[in-house]
Amino acid sequence: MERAGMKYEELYALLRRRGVLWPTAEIYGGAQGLYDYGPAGTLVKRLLEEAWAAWFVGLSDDFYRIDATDILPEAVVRASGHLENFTDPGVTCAKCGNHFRAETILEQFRPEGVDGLSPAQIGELLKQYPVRCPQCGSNEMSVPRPFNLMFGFDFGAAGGEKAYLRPETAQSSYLAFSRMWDVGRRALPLGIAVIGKAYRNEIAPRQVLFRMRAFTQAELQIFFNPAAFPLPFASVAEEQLPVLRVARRAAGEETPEPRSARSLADEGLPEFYVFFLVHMYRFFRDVLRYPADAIRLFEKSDTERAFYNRIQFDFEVKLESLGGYKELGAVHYRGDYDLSRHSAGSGKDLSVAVSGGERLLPHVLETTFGVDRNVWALADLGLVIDGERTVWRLPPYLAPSVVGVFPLMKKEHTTEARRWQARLRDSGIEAEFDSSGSIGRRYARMDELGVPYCITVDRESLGAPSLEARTVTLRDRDTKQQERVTLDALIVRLRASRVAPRPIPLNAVE
RNA sequence: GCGGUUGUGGUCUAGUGGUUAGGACGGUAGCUUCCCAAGCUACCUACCCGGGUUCGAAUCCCGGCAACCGCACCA
Repeated sequence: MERAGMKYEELYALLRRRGVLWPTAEIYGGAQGLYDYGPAGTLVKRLLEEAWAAWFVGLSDDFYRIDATDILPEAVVRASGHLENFTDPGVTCAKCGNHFRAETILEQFRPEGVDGLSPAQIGELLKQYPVRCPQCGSNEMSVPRPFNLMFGFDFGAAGGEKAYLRPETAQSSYLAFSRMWDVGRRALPLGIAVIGKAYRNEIAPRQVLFRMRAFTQAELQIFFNPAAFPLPFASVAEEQLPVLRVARRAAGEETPEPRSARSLADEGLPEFYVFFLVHMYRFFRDVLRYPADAIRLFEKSDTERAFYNRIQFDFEVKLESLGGYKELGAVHYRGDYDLSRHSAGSGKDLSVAVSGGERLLPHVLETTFGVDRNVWALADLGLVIDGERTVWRLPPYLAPSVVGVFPLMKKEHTTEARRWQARLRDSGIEAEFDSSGSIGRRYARMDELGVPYCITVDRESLGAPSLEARTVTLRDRDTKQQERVTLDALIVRLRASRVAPRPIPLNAVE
């Protein structure tokens, strides 16, 4: 078997055909950057979210998952910095059509920047100075228009207030910090995780799940004392990470080099930061089962980093369908940026008491994970070609269904196969029944959907004297091997396969 | 957002002014078949949307929408 290595359009067609996802409002011609999940996609996505929560939230008894609204009042996004950073005025060249930030164009004439100026005022400046297009040299620069990447709207019936769809789920965790401090143990580190939708009005949505206007993030914000973040670093120190640091990038390198966690800490990265690099790396490699040689930890430079970050490594994975490395997650050290901004914005003191009666504004370490992008990556990396068959080698705990139930012969075995399906359902195991076409066709259908097991009722299944003695054949998706199993043995096997890996909790190690 | 290319069943496609819009794969049903997309039969499903030109438009023109590629953007 070899990796299918499907090209973009082929993979997208497969996902549409199998009911994984499709464009929103497809009958109206679609809408840029919006996609809906079908039955299979909904299940995979949900299981992926659960696996993420088991791995990240399950890391500590003091990490909690909350569910928060998508809508943020204007005061929140003003304090967070998203309002100013999301509304950079843009300028378009009338000749070559290229788009630039007004700040860039006016830089040499107006070093103090353009913050706080209205588009009309910037338009005046463009006329006032001899500005030229950096691309083609033309002097026909258009009147600027707001360049807003947040969806904003009137809030309240009177329409006097504004609100925004959250541009990242992280904000919901910051808003919850104060309340969660009281709900939890009043101790650091405290983790607050949110899985939910975030929204960005992207200029040019592309590549389906990679640049969406409404997308699902799974983010864990860990609030901690930078002077004391107890972690079992020794337990991860020898892990080798495929890293591409800024210095090597500057030398033109694009491939990562194996680096031990310890050596990264020796270079000055905080141990707590490296610890979570390892944690996320293991999630990609061991839980999602991405090939280790496709993963790259890509350090972002000063100029590339998001405005709130001090340290940022993107987790990139090489995807055949998209022709290169794509960001699927990241670990961000955000310092005390967020809580200090929200302290100032809300007027509420968000510092907490730590040992010795001292007060401290906690720092934030963020792990962020793009759920939709990873659904795509699971398909890209998991699909293999075996002769005529296309097999989606999803980990069983991420598969849309765990087992298919077939009669070997439609006429003779359908009734009994239906009974097996009902027995599995009674045990809480959803089973897909299929009797159409030949047995090989049914196996193939399940293979393409990533269903890891199929059972088949045959002549021998009907012959047994008691239910306990009754058996079916159990067929493994990846090996195509079959064995005869009883109902009890089957239930045990299927249940075990549905459990996603969990980490050793930090509290247990202390 | 700019430029280029493109839009025919679920998927891949033939058709370039008048076709019963053809094929393959797929799906459904039946027959057959005791285990990996077999075979036979029947059936199912399409010209992105809106205008215009024309006796007549899937085909030509305009507008819209969407997708792909390149550029830009990606906080």
